[in-house]
Amino acid sequence: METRTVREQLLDYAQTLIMLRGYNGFSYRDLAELVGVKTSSIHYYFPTKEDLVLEAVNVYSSESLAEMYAIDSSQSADLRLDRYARLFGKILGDGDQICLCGMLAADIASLPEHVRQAVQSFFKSNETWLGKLLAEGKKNGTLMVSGGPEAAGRVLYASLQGAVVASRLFGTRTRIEEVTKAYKVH
Amino acid sequence: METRTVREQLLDYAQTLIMLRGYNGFSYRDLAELVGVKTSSIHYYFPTKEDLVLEAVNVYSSESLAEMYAIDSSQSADLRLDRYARLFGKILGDGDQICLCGMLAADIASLPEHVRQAVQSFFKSNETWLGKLLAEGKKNGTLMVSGGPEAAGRVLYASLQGAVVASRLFGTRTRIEEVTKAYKVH
DNA sequence: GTCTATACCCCGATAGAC
DNA sequence: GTCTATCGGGGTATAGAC
Repeated sequence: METRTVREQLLDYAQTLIMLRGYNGFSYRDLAELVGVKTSSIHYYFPTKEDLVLEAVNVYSSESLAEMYAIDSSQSADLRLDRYARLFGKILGDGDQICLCGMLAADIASLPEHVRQAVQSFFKSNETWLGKLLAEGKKNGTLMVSGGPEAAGRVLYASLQGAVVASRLFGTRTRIEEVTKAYKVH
Repeated sequence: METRTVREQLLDYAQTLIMLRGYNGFSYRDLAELVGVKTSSIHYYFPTKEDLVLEAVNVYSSESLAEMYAIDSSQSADLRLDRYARLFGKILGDGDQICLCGMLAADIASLPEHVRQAVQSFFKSNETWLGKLLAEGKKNGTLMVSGGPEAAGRVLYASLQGAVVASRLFGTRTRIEEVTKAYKVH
């Protein structure tokens, strides 16, 4: 028996559809069929598709960032990088999904300004967190980092976003690990 | 006066629209208005939208790879990396476009198998070329590279694809340079 | 809250005149 | 080659019964 509310299910399946096909690649009909309601019921909860995607990105963002911040900060930097990369790898799902915010960044020209701001905010949080991690790993000698920590965080995050896209394109799961390996001291 | 054939204009504007909004984000109507013909004329050249996108990716791929292979191989590896990055930066256009194959990789779930193969082929050519460049730079001591050249090429290419997406998201042009800086010896 | 019914427009695609 | 006209279906969104 399904215990989640219809609203919760709508947001959950909307996230999946966006991660699969992007903002312009799914319809209220697709979503309605997945949840087992009519399209007019979606409009009851989310008057417009832009309302739906904004709420989806906010939920995705808060849940993903909570998982990131929950990574035990008493561990060494290289172990925390592995844990972060494992979170990132989970995004792939059955191998056919990419990061919701990475997808919306690709679709950004079709989206309103407040969605852009939400996606920017998610990127910045990840980049900053990674930057601090890399700074620590550099100090400890557990990670190889070139340049300032802020720029290094942005470069690493871009690599991971690119890696998850390429992973899906080629049907592999190894590319995220390749990124983290490049920072390991051996 | 416009000297290009209608077919050439269609392919050129189709590339731009895909780089802006993705496969599901533009219509034959959008394209027809840009070129100044009716939608039925597009069907004369490209019976289906999938025909159009396949031809667009083939043209984009051959032109982009030609520019890449034209980079003077007598230069040092770090200078060639700069030239490659400058090519990559040109993609941004007015700041609102990303790589056509990066966009189609995001839209891959909506596309037929032969488009996936064309996009994969483009990725592989770039990754291989970058891998050889990095191997050479490592040998000469002009670039800092960690791990094997093939994996390093894949990681660098993912970084650049991610960087161009983030550049557009944040309205900046500095992110591609940040990537190449991370490989420079200083 | 969820439904049926529908408005209104856009979509890719085709037929056939010129 | 390019057009007009149209087909069949899908798109988001709304009105109003229950």
